Amino acid sequence: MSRKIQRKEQILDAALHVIVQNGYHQSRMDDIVSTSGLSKGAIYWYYKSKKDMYLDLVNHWVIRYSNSLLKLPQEDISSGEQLKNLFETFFDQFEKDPIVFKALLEFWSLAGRDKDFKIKLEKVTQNFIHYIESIIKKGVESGEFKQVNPNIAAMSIMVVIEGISWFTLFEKNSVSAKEYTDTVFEFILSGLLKRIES
Amino acid sequence: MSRKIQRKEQILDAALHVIVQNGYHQSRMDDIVSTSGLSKGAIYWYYKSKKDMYLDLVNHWVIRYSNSLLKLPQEDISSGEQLKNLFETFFDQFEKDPIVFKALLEFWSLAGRDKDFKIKLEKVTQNFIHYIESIIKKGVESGEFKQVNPNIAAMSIMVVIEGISWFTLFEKNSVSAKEYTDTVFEFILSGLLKRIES
DNA sequence: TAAACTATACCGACTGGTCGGTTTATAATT
DNA sequence: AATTATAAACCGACCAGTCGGTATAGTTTA
Repeated sequence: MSRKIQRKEQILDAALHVIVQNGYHQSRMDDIVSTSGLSKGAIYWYYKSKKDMYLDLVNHWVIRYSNSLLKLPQEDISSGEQLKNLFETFFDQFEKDPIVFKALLEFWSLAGRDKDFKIKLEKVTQNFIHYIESIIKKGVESGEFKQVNPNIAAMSIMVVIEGISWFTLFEKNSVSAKEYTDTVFEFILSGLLKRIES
Repeated sequence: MSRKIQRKEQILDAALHVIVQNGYHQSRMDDIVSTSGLSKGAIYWYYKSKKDMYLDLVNHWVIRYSNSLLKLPQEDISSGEQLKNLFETFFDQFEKDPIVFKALLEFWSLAGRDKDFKIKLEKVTQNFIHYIESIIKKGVESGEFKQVNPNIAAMSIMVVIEGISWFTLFEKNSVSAKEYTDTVFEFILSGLLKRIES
């Protein structure tokens, strides 16, 4: 790994922790300095501004998530199971790194006021929605799912998954986040699956 | 209405608009001055600090929402219909005043870092969850709903309703908040209702 | 006549970004 | 191999502006 990439990672790692602790506007470049162990000059050597740095932090995590989604099995399992995998992937991520979800909540909040952050997040969203849509479409075609509108269903599922973020705020045990994930997944699945006539 | 209450409303109305536009930390007391049409002295006459003012803004809306929930019919309709009313109430609120949802998103973000805001919002949440729980419990007792854990189900429903906030960010997207609300309500209902044996 | 303001100037703690200078890595030359 | 040259990487004191809050003197309202 080149020195440049290594340094950027060092900075972004500090940035993630600082933004989660203090929020975007309340995060100080001096916090990044002390957390990263680098000097101010070094940080401004790699990033031209605070905003530039945080935009790259979004990028950084988008790439990671995209990669972990691509690794999910796509064949030989039912669409329902594919959805289940999706939910579990995000819950695992939440358990392993709730900090990332907390940061995401902050970026969403920013997106409402800052065009650059909005554009960045819209790109993420679109990729993610297309992924869910493709699962649903397949399920509808195979007759596993009801005739639902894939886009609306995908959007709903995405928002429900984003909702995991809230459990960083209810700081009780992460078990409740698990129960939430399971519960809403059951809701969604029962809404998608065709009723079994008996 | 006393002059005091009237003035506070004037200030809080400005505060709501300013916080939605700029966010908490980026909102300036001088913005409140210009938006409210009052002087700085007047604002500091009624509120001892910026934070004091915004905490009262949360209060203000909590009271409004609590009142509108209490007005919902509780008897003579099924639990499923009560839930439907709940969803529709929030959707109507969203259509009438999306600004309030946007502000709520900001307050949630704040709650993650500020204890005072967190305490305020926890109170809101608890009231709201209890309300949903009572509907679900009744539905379970009457045999209309499956044997679900009312607390988890209520929590899930709350998070899903909060998710409406996201549609302040996707405005241009093809999916409307209405479609989202209807879709997730259908998901939830099908997950709650007992299967009809045929 | 006390409370509820207006208008304006001001304080001081705070912070993003800059810049002159120093060190380190790499390449070129002897 | 040793020396020199060049560019890249890095340091941190400092500056210029910002903003919550205060102060104060005067005016209006109930």
